[in-house]
Amino acid sequence: MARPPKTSTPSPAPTPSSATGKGGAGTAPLARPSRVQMSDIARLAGVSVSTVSRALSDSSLVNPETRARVAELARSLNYSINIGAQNLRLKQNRTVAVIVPYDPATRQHLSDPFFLSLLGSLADALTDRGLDMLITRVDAGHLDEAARPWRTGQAAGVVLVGQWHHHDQLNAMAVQGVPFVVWGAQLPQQLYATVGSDNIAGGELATAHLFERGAQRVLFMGDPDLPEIGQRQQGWERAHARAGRMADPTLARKVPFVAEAIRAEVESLLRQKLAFDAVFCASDLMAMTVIGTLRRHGRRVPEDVRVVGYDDIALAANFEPPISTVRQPISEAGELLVEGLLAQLAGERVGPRLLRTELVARQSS
Amino acid sequence: MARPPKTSTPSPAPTPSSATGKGGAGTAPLARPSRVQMSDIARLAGVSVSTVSRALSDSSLVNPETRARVAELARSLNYSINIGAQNLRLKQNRTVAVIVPYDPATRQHLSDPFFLSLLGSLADALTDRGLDMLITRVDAGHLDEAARPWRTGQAAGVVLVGQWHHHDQLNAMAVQGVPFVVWGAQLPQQLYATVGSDNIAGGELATAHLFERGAQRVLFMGDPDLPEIGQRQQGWERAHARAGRMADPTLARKVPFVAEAIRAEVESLLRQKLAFDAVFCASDLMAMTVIGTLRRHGRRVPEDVRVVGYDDIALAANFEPPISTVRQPISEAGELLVEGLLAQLAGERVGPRLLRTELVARQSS
DNA sequence: GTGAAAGCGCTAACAC
DNA sequence: GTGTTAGCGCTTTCAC
Repeated sequence: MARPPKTSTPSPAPTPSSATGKGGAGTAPLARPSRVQMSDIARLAGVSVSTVSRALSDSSLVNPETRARVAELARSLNYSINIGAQNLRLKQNRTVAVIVPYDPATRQHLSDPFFLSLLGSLADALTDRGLDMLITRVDAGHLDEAARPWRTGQAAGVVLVGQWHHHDQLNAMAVQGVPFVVWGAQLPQQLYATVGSDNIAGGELATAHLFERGAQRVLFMGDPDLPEIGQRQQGWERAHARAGRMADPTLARKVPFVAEAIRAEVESLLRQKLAFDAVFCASDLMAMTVIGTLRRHGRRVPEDVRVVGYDDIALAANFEPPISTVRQPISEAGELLVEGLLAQLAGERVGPRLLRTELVARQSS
Repeated sequence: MARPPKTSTPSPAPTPSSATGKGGAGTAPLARPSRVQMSDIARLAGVSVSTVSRALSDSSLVNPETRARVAELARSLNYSINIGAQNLRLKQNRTVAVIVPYDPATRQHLSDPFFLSLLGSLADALTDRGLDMLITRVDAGHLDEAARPWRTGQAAGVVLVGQWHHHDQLNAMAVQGVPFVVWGAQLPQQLYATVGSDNIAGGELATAHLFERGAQRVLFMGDPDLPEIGQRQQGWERAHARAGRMADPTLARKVPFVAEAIRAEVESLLRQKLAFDAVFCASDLMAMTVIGTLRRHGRRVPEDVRVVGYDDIALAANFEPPISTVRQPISEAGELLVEGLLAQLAGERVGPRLLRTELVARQSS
């Protein structure tokens, strides 16, 4: 018969052991200072634990007076129900895991304000529904690890945000019945649910806008290996086709989302004297670096080179010059991701969702 | 005798009910598709649950063959231990709650890249130690709600990031024995642990630097009601004292962290023809807006007005002009916050920790 | 080396 | 209206 070390006396919180010294907790299983629990309230109220449980859940079975007494006691003791135990018993779970893939090569933290906003939007959408948000970073090369919080029962489902290249791993997860939704591009043969903006339309919008403003040779800068970015490039191509122009392939520049690489690319283009009078950047952040670099080399924006970004992060409007960009409806994004996940948990089949993009013309173009 | 609705047959995952329709899960307790559990493995391996438990925890008690068989089975079934149940039994918890206070007035999401980076840094520090991160947004007016994840047993402790004015509520939490650490300023009569950069020194650094570059009238812009910002302003004052100058109080401009307000303030200053030849901004983001506004009104930076920011966010280096700023050592911040929390959980008393700031001189000054 | 059984903090029949 | 009891998925003593 198991008998875990139970101090039967109401043990008055473990005495802190002194000293200001640092750390040292190592990997020991995290203990926790004593917390109030139902049995404490039951004892103090002179009723059984079940009655406390009923009282706290506002069961009509329990005597109003008892209920009041219990409620008051709970409040004054700062008691909150132990969610883990409750979940175990009820087989429910109101936590959603949000997975942020990260590139182990660049060890790049989610540094783009766009993703920050997306997280904020998710936090809003989850909070509004009384759901908790567990954030986990996962090696982008092992996206299947995203299922972990679900398998361990920590979360009811998973939202995966950020770029990636692992279509197949995600399809496998879907087959295994893991409830999850991905922020990203809609791909062929996709067995899982995505939410994302219409990147092709967005790319076309940006490029067409540059043509309208008189641009002749529009550079595309971004890493098309990321599905979303690839689609923006497709939009760029499509705009050319629509305008009856040839999309010069040398104008499509593959660049990762790293400030140094972007600066280097722009400088190399200038050195090569490649002719261009506009740049469509795969993100606003990239546009900022591009504009900065161009100016440092004596090119004026927009007079010499028109620039359009993507995302419409808050900073875009306050940059000098204010950046023209393609807005992705972020707050809608969070809503749809959460909605999609809940629908799956309710047993529905969920298809991909495309968000409308919108061109915001400012002075950089 | 309770008998929760247990489908005794190994029920083959609930059949999805069809249709692409959206949402509808409402507030119903989130169910979860069936997951593998220990008893499944035990049955398949022909051993008892206890043996499986021991095998999976690499107990030396269990026969190597049995252990291998169980391990293989677990792997092939994608089994992961149910952490909730494990925690309940072990009375442990490896989740840390990270609380982001938010201003319900502006309904401002954590929009500053600095906080994003701080979250990233926390995520790194936690991940490195095998801790999970539960993110919760809390009304800045009710910081005592930050204790909730601890009281519910969801987290072993709490890290509170972001600005606030509720010293007293935090002291109360400390008295109640809630394990938590705050990112922020060290205040008098403080009963809780903080980690923060040395804002006074930082403010002094920035201001002294502007003096060195020849500035005569240095504006301070920020909201000193936030303790951290107040201390930066103190640093600004102290730099004046050190230089034997008078800090003209009209040069200290109280401005909230809202782009429109910042722009309006700058424009109002220009209209009033208040004389100033430098601005020390309480954040890089603010510096960007200030520079943009100044330029839009024909002032050159740094020729007419020198500007220094605070934080050294990634964008600062890539702005046009690159922004001089006071760097806060972010990755250290995450480490110290987590370390402080773990130390508390280990029963140690933890004092406030100050991080060294550093001036990064670039072209805006 | 393995299994039976008790219990982590909670909920919900069921009995009174 | 309230208490008793079993059990959510796990770990661990104790017995064999």
